[in-house]
Amino acid sequence: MVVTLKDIARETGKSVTTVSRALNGYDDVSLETKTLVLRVAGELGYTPNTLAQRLQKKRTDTIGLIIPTFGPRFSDPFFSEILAGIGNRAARFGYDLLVSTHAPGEDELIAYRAAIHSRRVDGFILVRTRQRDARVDCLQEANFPFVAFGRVVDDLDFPFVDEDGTHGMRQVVRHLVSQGHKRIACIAPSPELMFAQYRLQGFRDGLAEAGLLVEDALIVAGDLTQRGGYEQAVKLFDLPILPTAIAACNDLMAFGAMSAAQDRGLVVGRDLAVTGFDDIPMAEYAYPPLTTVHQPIYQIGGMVCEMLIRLIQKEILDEKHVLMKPDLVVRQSSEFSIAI
Amino acid sequence: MVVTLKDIARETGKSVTTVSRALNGYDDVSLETKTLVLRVAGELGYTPNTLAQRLQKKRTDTIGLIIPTFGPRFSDPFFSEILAGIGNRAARFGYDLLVSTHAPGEDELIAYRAAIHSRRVDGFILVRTRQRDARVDCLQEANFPFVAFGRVVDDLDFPFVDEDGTHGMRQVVRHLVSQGHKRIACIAPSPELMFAQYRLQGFRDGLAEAGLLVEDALIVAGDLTQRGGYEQAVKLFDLPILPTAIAACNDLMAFGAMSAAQDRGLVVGRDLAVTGFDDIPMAEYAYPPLTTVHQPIYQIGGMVCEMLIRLIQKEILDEKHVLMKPDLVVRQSSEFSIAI
DNA sequence: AATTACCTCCGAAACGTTTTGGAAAAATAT
DNA sequence: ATATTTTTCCAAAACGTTTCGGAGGTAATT
Repeated sequence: MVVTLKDIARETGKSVTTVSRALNGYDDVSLETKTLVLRVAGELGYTPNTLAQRLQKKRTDTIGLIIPTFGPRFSDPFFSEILAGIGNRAARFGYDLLVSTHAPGEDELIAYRAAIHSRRVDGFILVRTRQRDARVDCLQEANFPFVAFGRVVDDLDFPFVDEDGTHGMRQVVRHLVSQGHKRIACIAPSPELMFAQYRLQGFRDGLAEAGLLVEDALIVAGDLTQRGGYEQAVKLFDLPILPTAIAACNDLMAFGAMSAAQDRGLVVGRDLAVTGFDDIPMAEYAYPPLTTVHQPIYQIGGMVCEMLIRLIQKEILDEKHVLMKPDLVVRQSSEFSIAI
Repeated sequence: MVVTLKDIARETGKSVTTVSRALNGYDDVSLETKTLVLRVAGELGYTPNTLAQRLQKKRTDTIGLIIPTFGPRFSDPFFSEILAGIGNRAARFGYDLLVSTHAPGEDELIAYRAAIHSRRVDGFILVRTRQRDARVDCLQEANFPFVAFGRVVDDLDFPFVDEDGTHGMRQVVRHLVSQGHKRIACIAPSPELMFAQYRLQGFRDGLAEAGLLVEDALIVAGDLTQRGGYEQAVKLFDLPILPTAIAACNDLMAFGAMSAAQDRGLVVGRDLAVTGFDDIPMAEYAYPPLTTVHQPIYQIGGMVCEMLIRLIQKEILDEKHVLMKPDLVVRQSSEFSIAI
């Protein structure tokens, strides 16, 4: 019932070789047989068996993506968006996308190693790089193609795309300072995550630029979720002197912080400014709408994917390292001025 | 450099057959050779070539998921969560998960057909079923294993898991009625989507139960996004007599509706009640926190996945149709009583 | 002593492709 | 007429695994 090359060969009276070559457009097949083969293939409804092709070609035409999740209830819009970006681009190039989720750790590395070793994918896309990223070591060691979204702290030479989080966060602080804020807090994720470092650096830079002192008590670490943002904001509110602005390092934590403020009776956008980072779709519809930094995650996903495919196909990348400048988006959560 | 069975055979002086059978634990291999083979395999760092295995076994050990997306900026938390649920369960059973995204339509069907025909996956998981779902027809026609999250309008017999949206929405309406609301609007998604129908039915049932008249002008159709919710809410606000409550059929639209209300100067939870459906993580942290209906999407993903795997392995499903009863979660967005 | 059963093992075929290295026939050049 | 090139084709090998059917030897049964 499944049509193979052999069936077409039998039907046309040609050899399997010729049929294969005809279908693949080789020029050592006469026009006559080529059309014959094509016609019969069409009639019989032939579709090549991908597995057989892949086995023979020693390629899988598949790229792997292991999403690092913490809890099971993962729902960071960041991932859905980058997934769509990667997936659509991969499809355009005829590649499949193999997705799994894994909490960071030893198991995660095992998953990478297994996929590499059993030749299940041709390359990997790494997202959300970490400080000393074992995944990078693992892949480099195996000399396995990969492209990362994010940099690492060691100066390893691998292809990546990243957003300039430092720049983005500096914009945020500049904006807050221009509104008259002097006591600005920051909810940063674990410094283990690279992007946290860059964004935090931008925060410090921004303060320095404005001649403001960086106060350690005003920098707290959240876990990227709304809950984390909430908890950290509560901590900030317990300080003897409250900050007038909270710059969260991602939107979800910003929402948590707003929620905490509101529970405390503070009006965000009047008593307290809150900013985020990512500009997820929800940011625009939060109450009040959230000032944040826009990242073209979908596009970055596409770029990363295309770079990886080029790498797999041994093409030369015109740019091995791409740094995107994200844009500040000012909304009501920070739009008020403090009397100076 | 890649170790194959042949290498182990050479090294141990056994045949490829014996090596294979030893590794697969057949009992026609002496303990002695079995340990020898295992040891050598370990030393050489052998990992079977998945492609070759799959070709020979005529199974791909892969399940497919094509996420229906509308815009590129898709970031419905529903999908990330079900993805995690499916992915983790699949991994537990040793299955790979092949993911792609596709806008509903002809191209989407082509993608399904291609995947089936080229034997790339062993089965599909269908999410967000539609009224007359061409995907179901396509898969049934090809006699291809699949499990759906959601039902369809025709009484086709295929395995599915679904939440009882009617029940959920009835709870919502009951709750609103108990708060004294008499003029309740509904923002429903396109009736094309099955879950919209069930939820809308629950809305109608709830009103009927309370002896309230269903007013057509109070039922509007949104597109599941915040923007859609916003726009539809604006429409409702333009009615001569405003509703006192808006029951949106998903959380994102509820957020949009809250945002619209706030832009209009209405205080949600005092001037207007708003409810959602899904209980995405954001719901708890919205301002005000959103009354909604909790769905165990992660678990449903796992269930659907496991059902599919059983189906692929020709096991018998103990339950071919599963209907989950979702729970109402009351939060501040609806917690006020209207003077009766 | 002959028969049967069991334990180990293996060669060959199969899965469905692509690639290699010619070979035969036809066309062109000398 | 012969040598050379071009065109068109194909058998066989390869990719790495599993499975089928049987072979040889030893142990148990009659």
